[in-house]
Amino acid sequence: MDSQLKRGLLDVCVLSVLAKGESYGYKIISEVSPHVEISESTLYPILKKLEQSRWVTTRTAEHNGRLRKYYMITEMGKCRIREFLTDMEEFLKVHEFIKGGGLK
Amino acid sequence: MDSQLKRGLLDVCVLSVLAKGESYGYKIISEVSPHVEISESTLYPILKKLEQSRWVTTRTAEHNGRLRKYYMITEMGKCRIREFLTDMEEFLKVHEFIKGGGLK
DNA sequence: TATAATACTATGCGTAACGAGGTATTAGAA
DNA sequence: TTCTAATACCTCGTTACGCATAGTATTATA
Repeated sequence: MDSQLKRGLLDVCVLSVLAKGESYGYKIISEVSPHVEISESTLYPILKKLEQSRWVTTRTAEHNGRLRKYYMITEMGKCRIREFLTDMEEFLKVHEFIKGGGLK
Repeated sequence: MDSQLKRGLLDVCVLSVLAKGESYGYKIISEVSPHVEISESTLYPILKKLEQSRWVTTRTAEHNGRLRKYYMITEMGKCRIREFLTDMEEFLKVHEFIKGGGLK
């Protein structure tokens, strides 16, 4: 998918995955990938932003002797998803306009 | 609408307006505005990009003693719209995924 | 005569996707 | 045994683009 079209979609997509239960970086990639392509260099900055915006909280736990950072969605994070869903209604109208446009 | 969500939507929206017939800067704004908010400082760089990408061609004609730049969509421009429509199918699936997500 | 509408352009900021690169461990195949 | 793949996290620099702000210039109207 076009990079520009992905903007503002990926962060909500990550939140949506977390709404189903806590997860960690590497696993999130495997959960999001079937729906949208996402690379590590894209995910980690997103995760940082989500944390800073308080849409997720984190806890660090040891797993096989190594530290793993788990991410959990917050109430604010759920609000962010609802906000996105509202924006999408408008977006879909524009999509209909383009689809119905002068193109034969 | 969220700025990030608009990305990759506005240029196609302008193309879609031009698919209905040639137009010029100021008029395009009034044609696009009912669907998505767009300002001059957003439109003119888009118009420049569309021209450079050969998705539109231009002609300059005199109108009330002033030069007016008319934009016309090309075949390549129409392809760009079709490409967007294809991308949107994928986008809509992601939207469904988010909508159906763990949010109660 | 002033102000709104028309018409186009330039500059700079902030955000975000992503390629490329870096670090480190463990499991399995050659 | 050595090498590759998978797991796990992170940073940097580039590029793209929406948009605020500002500037220029003309015409119509109140």
